Amino acid sequence: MEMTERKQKILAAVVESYIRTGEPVGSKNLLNELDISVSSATIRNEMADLAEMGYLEQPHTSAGRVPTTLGYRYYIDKLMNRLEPSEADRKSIEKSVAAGRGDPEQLLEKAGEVIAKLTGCAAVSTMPTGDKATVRRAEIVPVGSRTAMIVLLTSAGTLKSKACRSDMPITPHTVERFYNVCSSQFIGKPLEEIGTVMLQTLVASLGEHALEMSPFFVTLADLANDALSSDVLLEGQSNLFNHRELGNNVIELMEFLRKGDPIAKLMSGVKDIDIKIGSENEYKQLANSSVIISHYDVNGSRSGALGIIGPTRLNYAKLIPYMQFVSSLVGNMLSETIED
Amino acid sequence: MEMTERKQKILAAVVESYIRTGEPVGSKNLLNELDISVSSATIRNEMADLAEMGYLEQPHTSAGRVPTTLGYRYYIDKLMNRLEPSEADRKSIEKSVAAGRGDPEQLLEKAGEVIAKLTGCAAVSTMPTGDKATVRRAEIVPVGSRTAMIVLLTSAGTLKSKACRSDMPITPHTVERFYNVCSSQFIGKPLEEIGTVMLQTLVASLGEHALEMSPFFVTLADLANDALSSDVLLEGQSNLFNHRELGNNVIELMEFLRKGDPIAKLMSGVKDIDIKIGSENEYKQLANSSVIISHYDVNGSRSGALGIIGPTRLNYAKLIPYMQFVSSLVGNMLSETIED
DNA sequence: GTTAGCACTCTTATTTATCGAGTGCTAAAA
DNA sequence: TTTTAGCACTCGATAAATAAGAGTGCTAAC
Repeated sequence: MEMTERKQKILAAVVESYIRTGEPVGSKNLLNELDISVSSATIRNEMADLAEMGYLEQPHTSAGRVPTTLGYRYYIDKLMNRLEPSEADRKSIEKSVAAGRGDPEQLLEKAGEVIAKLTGCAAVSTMPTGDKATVRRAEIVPVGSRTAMIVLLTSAGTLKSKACRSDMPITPHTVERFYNVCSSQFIGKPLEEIGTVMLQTLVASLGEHALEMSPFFVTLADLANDALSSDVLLEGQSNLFNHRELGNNVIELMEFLRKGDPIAKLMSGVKDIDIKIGSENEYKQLANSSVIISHYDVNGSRSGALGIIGPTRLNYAKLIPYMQFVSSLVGNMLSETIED
Repeated sequence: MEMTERKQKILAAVVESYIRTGEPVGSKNLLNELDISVSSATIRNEMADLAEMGYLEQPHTSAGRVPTTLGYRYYIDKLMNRLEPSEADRKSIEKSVAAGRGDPEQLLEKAGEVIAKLTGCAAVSTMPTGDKATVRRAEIVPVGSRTAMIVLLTSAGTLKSKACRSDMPITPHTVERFYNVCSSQFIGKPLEEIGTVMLQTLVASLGEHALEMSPFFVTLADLANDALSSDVLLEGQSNLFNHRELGNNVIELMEFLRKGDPIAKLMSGVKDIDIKIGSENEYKQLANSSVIISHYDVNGSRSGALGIIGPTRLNYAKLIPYMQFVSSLVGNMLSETIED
């Protein structure tokens, strides 16, 4: 069965009506908002065809039709008219995001907040990562006779710290040795190279000081690892409660959002914008949700992303341009902050 | 009406039964688990008295009785038999918490996790604060021509950082000036003294460099402020969904937990252990919840707290000793980590 | 190809009936 | 004076019956 122009019009109308109301849409109601003048029976026939083609489905025999994943996909790829953010909206977004200017984490937090508020969805964002970031600075600060804070700063501007315990007392010599090893072995090195292999050879080379020093370098390697795996920020997760169609899945969905790892993976794509509808998601917790992820560039290279998560009936026509706008805005502002 | 010994027995049995089952408890059911041999009619009379005295109430005319806030309070203060954690439980808690040994944040996270898991409640914890903490170290790290990270480390081992933008290019002189001012004005100073007043006089004294340098010191003051207001960690909030009696309040309860400020205030008390039942809470979002907060000491002085939040029908006899055990454990481990 | 008409399906809401746990009261027993 | 058996009554919870309504698919005529 081929896709006629009329079928397209009807499909678009069904999708848009369902997105707006959340109710399965029947042939009669469709008549009102469709400019083609045919009877409801004709619409019914067409809708039956669209159902057979896999674009629509019925919750139950005597209900209206609801778009399937395929239906949404077709709508987004072929039928949708992008609705660019209004001048007023753009201004207001810019103002909110600019409030976080200066500090990347704060900036992304603000961006997440404004997205969550504007879209009524949960917003996620990842901090800018420099894949090829290097160690810029490593510090050791004793805070007790056997405890010290280890601090790592990367060339991408990420700062990580962790306290660390040694079995032996920390002396000024310990500190000196730490800095010596750091400046010869760590400073300027790409984070990725600081792995267990490197550590082993390093510790071996420490000789009699191995026992004393190794905890600090292990911690430093931990930090390097942390700095590589991008942090995920989450905002407005309670917005999800307002979407009834998520039903009891909200709970496991929130549980899923709380652990950042899968989200980080989800957001590590490279396409400008990535839209996953319901079953298109690889994680089963997202099976009833849609995800729109828009990546931002910092200084010309792919760096992080902003995303929203909500029910499948998102207002794609509006939200896709929104996300693109916000992410490019964030990219620009971050580029200002983190110069090369 | 005076409180007889039999009334006490009955009240305790009602509270315990309700805590166990969550169902309003009737006179007949009470007979089984009460060792006094009287008829259900007698129990009924006594329960009516207890209701009149304000310790029990009925959800509706023909239902069993449920403890009131007053009832719980009386039970906890006068009737409850503490149930100390078993040897096995203590071991398992120690093991979990010890996994975070070394880093205070990680340690409290682990403690929160184990508490949440063991109690089925949401767990909150505050990081150790040193009220009289001083500035131990302040660093400036340029990350762009006009941007720098400012890093603050306190004597209590807290580390805070924030990026900061200046209107003028950052030169080696900028950095040098920063360190000069820091070592003369900030290092060793109590965090509390770094307020707007101090900043104003400082900026005034900078003379021609005021424009160049002030953003950095403003940021530094921000960080000092941050370091003073204790961070709140939250674990297991999704446990709250399992308690049906919280009903739709779960959502606003979670919303409430997410913003840390009120929680921080809630946990800033000084008593060893603090139990607030339902309406005893000053925040209306907690009106249907109970809170058990147990403070821990680091090196002999009050420093932070661990708490659980759940429905009013908590197993107080078990959880109060649990929280005391965990918080004292955490205090000891932190004392090891953060020595004076 | 399109449409009016109609019987049919299935959900949702509303009403009605039934059940049972638990109470309070009374009057007798201890 | 306290305790107890007995009983009528209340009221929520559950289930069954009923009604309303939206929407469909099919048929036959246009």
